[in-house]
Amino acid sequence: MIKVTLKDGSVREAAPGTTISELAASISQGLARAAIAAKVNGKVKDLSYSLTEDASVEILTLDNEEGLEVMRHSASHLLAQAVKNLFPGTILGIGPAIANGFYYDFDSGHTFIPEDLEKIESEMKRLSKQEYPFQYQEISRKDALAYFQNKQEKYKVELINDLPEDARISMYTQGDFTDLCAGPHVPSTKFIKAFKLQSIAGAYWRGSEKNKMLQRIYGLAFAKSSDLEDYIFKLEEAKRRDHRKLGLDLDLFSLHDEGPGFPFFHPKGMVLRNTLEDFWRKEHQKRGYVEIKTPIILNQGLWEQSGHWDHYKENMYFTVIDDQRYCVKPMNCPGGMIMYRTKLRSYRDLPIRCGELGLVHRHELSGALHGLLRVRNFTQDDAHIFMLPSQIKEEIIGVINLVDYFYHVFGFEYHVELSTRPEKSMGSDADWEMATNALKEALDAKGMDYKINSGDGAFYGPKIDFHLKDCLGRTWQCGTIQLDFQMPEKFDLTYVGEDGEKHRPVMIHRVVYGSIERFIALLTEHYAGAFPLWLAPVQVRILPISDRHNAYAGKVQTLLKEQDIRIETDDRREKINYKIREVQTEKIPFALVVGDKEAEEGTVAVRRYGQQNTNTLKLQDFIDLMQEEIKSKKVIFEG
RNA sequence: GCCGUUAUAGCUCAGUAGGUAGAGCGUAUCCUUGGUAAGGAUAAGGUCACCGGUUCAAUCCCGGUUAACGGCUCCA
Repeated sequence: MIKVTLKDGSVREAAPGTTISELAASISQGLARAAIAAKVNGKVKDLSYSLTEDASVEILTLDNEEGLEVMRHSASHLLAQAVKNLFPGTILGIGPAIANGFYYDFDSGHTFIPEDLEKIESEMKRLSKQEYPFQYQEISRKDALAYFQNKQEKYKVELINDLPEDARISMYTQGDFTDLCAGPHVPSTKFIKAFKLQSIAGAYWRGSEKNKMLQRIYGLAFAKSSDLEDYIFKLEEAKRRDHRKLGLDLDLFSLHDEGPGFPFFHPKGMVLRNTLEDFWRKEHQKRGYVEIKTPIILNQGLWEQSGHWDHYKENMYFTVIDDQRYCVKPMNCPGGMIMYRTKLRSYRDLPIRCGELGLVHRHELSGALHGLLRVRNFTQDDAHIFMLPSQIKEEIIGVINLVDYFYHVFGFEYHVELSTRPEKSMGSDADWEMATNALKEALDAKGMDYKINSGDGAFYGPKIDFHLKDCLGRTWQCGTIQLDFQMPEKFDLTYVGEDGEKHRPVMIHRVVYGSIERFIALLTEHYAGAFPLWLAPVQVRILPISDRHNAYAGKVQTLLKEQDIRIETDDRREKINYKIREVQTEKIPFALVVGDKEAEEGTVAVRRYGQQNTNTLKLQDFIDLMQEEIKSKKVIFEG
């Protein structure tokens, strides 16, 4: 007998060769019905898997994330089976499970159109009801190649050829459909019930633009249809937060055909920008930063010297001035280099923390543009820190703390990635290793969780990236810290050391917001447009009940304006209900209703955004409340 | 850049099986002076994205361009 340790810690004896489904049945009938796979010693296996030795086993159902993932993967096979039935001759790519669903890539002479999705979905439903078991089969490399070559599945053949020598090769069959697959899968197609095909998209084979573009069909899949409906509802709700919609509704910014990717900021959007910049300046001054401004256009020679010409040319814009070739800056660093060289630096001057809110232009691919999240010109809240090698770790930690402080103020949750050397890069392996290790050490010293993003560093150095989520859960890089040994070398930066000799400083490039534009987009989605008081473009709107209260409203407005409150008055001849409705739809934090009673008593009837109740306050009390809330940068989320 | 979809008033969208367009919201003017989410009337507002083609006639059909949207690639 073998010993099987279950999730609850209990131990059961079983005969060698007992399958997972037999084990599940021995635990309970219900579990046997719900079981779809199991984690055996941490690895997910089919129900048909036989236990041959002592093991810890966790039965997976559609109630666990891992169980769902198995089902979603099986759903992709079901999709492929349906497509093969309806569109014979379609060649298969790959079909994994993804968050909330699955996709499958197809190479087909037929171009899939949205109407096809309904047909395919019906076919999937039909196949699901057939309750085809997913049958596992191990196969030799030779037989696998022969099988898929015979079926003209060239992508599968390529995959098999790329498998390591000692790899086990397996196939799964449901009905008349067989796919190369490591598994595991649900026991039968009947477990795939709550799904919906979502969209069609192009996707390069193996993610490389050098390869053919296949047609990808995305689908959603959940344990039950109510979960699916909930998710679809949530997606719709999330779209209400979309910064592109809110940006229009709240009159923050606009984009036009005349300048794709070059956003126009409206007066209210400018308030956000300026408030973010004011906060940024204040916090940086506290931390020993100075601020500079370098030109947007600089001659081509500079960019050749910096390495951008060799490594970043495709993303740059160019111009000619008096027959000389110039570049529009895609980054601020070369300007910073020139600034550093304007005088002799002593080791006593270091670190120099030199900030710049710099407008950069980058030629992003047209298909990549996305509201304010991906634009062609944006303002980086940049800084270059020039330092002694001995100051590296401390400076990096200082920046990590700064980023963490900022994101905390806004109530953002973030995750961190460490991006390592890309293919197209400059410098020696030793420098790269040193730089990468320095970043790692700083992260470890802070005890931060991070994931390694291999080959995603800048061309001049590795980086720590801080990622924030948009309304649909897509993540965007905002803050970044990049350690650079190359730029100081290229520009022959020096400082005079204690020994009186010249030495090479080390440099950090870093941003906190990342780009003001992207950060505003994420803030808009984060707050669903209801900005905290300190950021709100309009903080207070006064709503006089009727004309005869305009004078008092004017008095209140003047008083609040003196306190630097962003305030306006709606003195149109509209009913108070109408004005209240507007102030709510515009998500203005405070509405002050003033009528006879208020004018007489010197009070205001305060209605806060999102709340129904009102609070009558003495004017001074309201001012105090505002100032306290602005000062604390309090975040109040919509319920 | 690549694949797919889309483009009608400031916004959200109808519409014409080819005969130059309509609603709601918003805007303007007038009436209404109203106490916490939409009072009423009237009016203005569109080369139906742009350039070609087919046709007696194109917003509609065809081709191209541009932009937006969903992805891929890329990235702050």
